Amino acid sequence: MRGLKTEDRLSVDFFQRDVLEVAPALLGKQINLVCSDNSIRKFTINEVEAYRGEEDLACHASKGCTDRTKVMYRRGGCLYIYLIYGLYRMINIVTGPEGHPQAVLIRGLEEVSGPGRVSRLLGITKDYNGEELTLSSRIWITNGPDDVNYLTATRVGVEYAGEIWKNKLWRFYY
DNA sequence: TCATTGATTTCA
DNA sequence: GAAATCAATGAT
Repeated sequence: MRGLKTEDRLSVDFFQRDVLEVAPALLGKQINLVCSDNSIRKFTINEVEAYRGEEDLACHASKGCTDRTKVMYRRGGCLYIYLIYGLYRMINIVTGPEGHPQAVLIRGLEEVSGPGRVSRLLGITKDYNGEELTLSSRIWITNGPDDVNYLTATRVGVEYAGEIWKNKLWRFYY
């Protein structure tokens, strides 16, 4: 019997929606990563955060389009990778249409908790910055086996962003 | 060119 | 509670 098409790579249509739609929709989806030995490993996303537009003071794009943030202004579907605290690389998935800076931070997988540990486990470095998940031959996203019920919470580490933005329930997890 | 600052993790 | 550690950003 033919099952659900769980192995299909997510396409541009999925990522071009608003970040507040895409972020919870990514829960339960799987990151497919080609390792150095050519095998494909799958990691299931279970915690994410949404960063949305120049007006969101917690979003790096609140500083405008700079060398660092320009990838967030691209069409949804590519990666935004940056170094934080000189130690950890954060993995973000750009969403929305071109010119609308948004991204989803991958905070946790079923295999590991914490955004810094996620990138360490996956071996993601800055040369993945701008990588197109819809085209890449080394990393892409596929549907998980099930839809997921999720909870929301405030984002982590954004106390500086002011009352309005630090209190947004833009963290999604299960 | 110089100083400040983090979407964090880890250890005490 | 505090250290580790550095590129981007903004001020000088």
